[in-house]
Amino acid sequence: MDTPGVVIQRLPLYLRCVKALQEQGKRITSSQEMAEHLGLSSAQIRKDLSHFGEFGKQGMGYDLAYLHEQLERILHLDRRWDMVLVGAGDLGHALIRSGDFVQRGFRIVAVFDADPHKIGQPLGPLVVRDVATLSSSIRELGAQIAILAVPAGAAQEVASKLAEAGIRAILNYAPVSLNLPPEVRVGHVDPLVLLQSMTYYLCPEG
Amino acid sequence: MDTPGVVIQRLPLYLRCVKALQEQGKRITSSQEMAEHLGLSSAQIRKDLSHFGEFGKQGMGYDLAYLHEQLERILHLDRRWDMVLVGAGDLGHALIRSGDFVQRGFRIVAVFDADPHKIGQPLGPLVVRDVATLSSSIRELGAQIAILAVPAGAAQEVASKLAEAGIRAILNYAPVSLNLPPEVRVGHVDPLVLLQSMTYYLCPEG
DNA sequence: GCCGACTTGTGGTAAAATTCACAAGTGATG
DNA sequence: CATCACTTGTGAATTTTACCACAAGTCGGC
Repeated sequence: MDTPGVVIQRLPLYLRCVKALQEQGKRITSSQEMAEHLGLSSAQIRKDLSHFGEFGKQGMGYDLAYLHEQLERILHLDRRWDMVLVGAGDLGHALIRSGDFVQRGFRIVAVFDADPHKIGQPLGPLVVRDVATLSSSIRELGAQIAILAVPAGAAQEVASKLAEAGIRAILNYAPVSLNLPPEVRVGHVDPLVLLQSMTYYLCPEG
Repeated sequence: MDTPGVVIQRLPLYLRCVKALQEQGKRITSSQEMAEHLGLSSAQIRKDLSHFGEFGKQGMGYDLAYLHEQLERILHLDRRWDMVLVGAGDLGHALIRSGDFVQRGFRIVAVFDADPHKIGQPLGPLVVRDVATLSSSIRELGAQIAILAVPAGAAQEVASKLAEAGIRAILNYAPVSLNLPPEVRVGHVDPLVLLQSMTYYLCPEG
C-alpha cells in the first residue's frame, strides 16, 4: 500500500494545525474543526488519516496530543535531521541565521560554497567549506537532506553531485527544475512561480 | 471555459523553460524537449497549452520567441506589478534587498510594520510605514498584490485587513493557513512543510 | 437505561487530472 | 513528387483525487 503523494504533502499541514490548536489550550479536536482551520473538507482529513490507522474516536474526535505524536511518527519528525547547505550567499546567510528550521528539528551541519573568498570564512557557528569536498563531507556527516541555495546556473550540477553523494532529499531554492534520479525527493521553494501564477487571475480592470 | 488551477500553476514553469532554452541560443523547441527539461510528459504540455490556443506547428514544434510572448500575455506578465510588503523583519529586509522580484516585473512599492521602532526607518529605497495605515496606503497606491512576512500569530489578522483593503493576491511567508474570501488568491511559501513531507520518504536505515 | 447530538472510518460515486494514441500537417531528402 | 521522420492538437481511455453519505460507536443528560 503506497500512500499518494498529495496525502503526504498534507500531513505537515495537519501537524501544524494540531500544534496550533494545542497552543490554544485545546485537548481534543474534530475533523471538522481542522477542516475549517485549513480550508479543506472534513472527509478529506479523515480519509487521509485513515491511510495510517485509526486515530480518533467516534462521537469524540481526535486527542490532540496523540494525533500530534502519531503525525510526527509517520513523518519521521520524532528525531533530528541534519542538513547540508550549499550556497553561502545572502539566502544562505538568512537560512543559517533564521532559527526556523532548528526549532522544528532540522539542523544545518555544514555549509559549502565555490567562491574562494567565502571558503574558510565563518558563517554563524559554521565555517564555509569548499564545494569540491562536498561528497566526502556528506558521507562523513551522514546527512540525507540538502538545501540548495546556489545561482540558477550552478543548481543542476550541484544537485547531481548531491545525489551522487547520497543525498536523498533536496530543498531547492534555485529557480530551476532539477533533473535527478527518481529516488531523490525535491521540494521547490519558488516564490516567483507563485506570483506568476497568481497574476493570471488578476486583471487590471476586473 | 475556466482553466484548471493546476494548469495555470504550470505555465510559469513553461515560461521559465522557454527562457532557459532561449538563453541557450535556441529558436525553436518541441513539447518533448520541454518535457525532458521539466520532468513532465510531452502530452501534458501540449494539452496545457491547448487551453489557450494553438502555438505550435505540426512537424516543427514551437517558436520560442512567440511562445515566450504568449505565455507572458496569458499570465499578464507583460506589465509591471506593484506589491506591498507587510513585515519589516529579517525576511522583509531580505526580500527588499534581493532583486529577484524586480527583475521579473514585480516591484515592492511600500513596506509596513507594527513595531514603533521600525516605523519611519528607511528600508532600502522605502520608509517603513505604520501598519495601521495599511488600508489607505493600499488604495492610494493601487496595489493588488501583497507579500505577507509577519510572524505566524499576526498573519491571519493582517491578511484579513489586506483583503478588506482590496488586495487580490497574497504571497504568504507565514507558516499559517489563511482563511480568506475565495476571490483572494494565496500562494504559500513554506519550506518547512516541504521538508516535513520529504522526511516521510526518508528512513534512517532504508 | 434510553435518547439525542456528535463524530469517525469507509465503500461507493463523482469529478478531475493525466496519459494514450492517432489523424493531420510540415519540411527535408533524394 | 513521393517518402520519411517529426511534431502538434485532441478525443477517448485511464488513473488519480476528492466528496458524499451512512453504519457504527461514544458520551452526556435525564
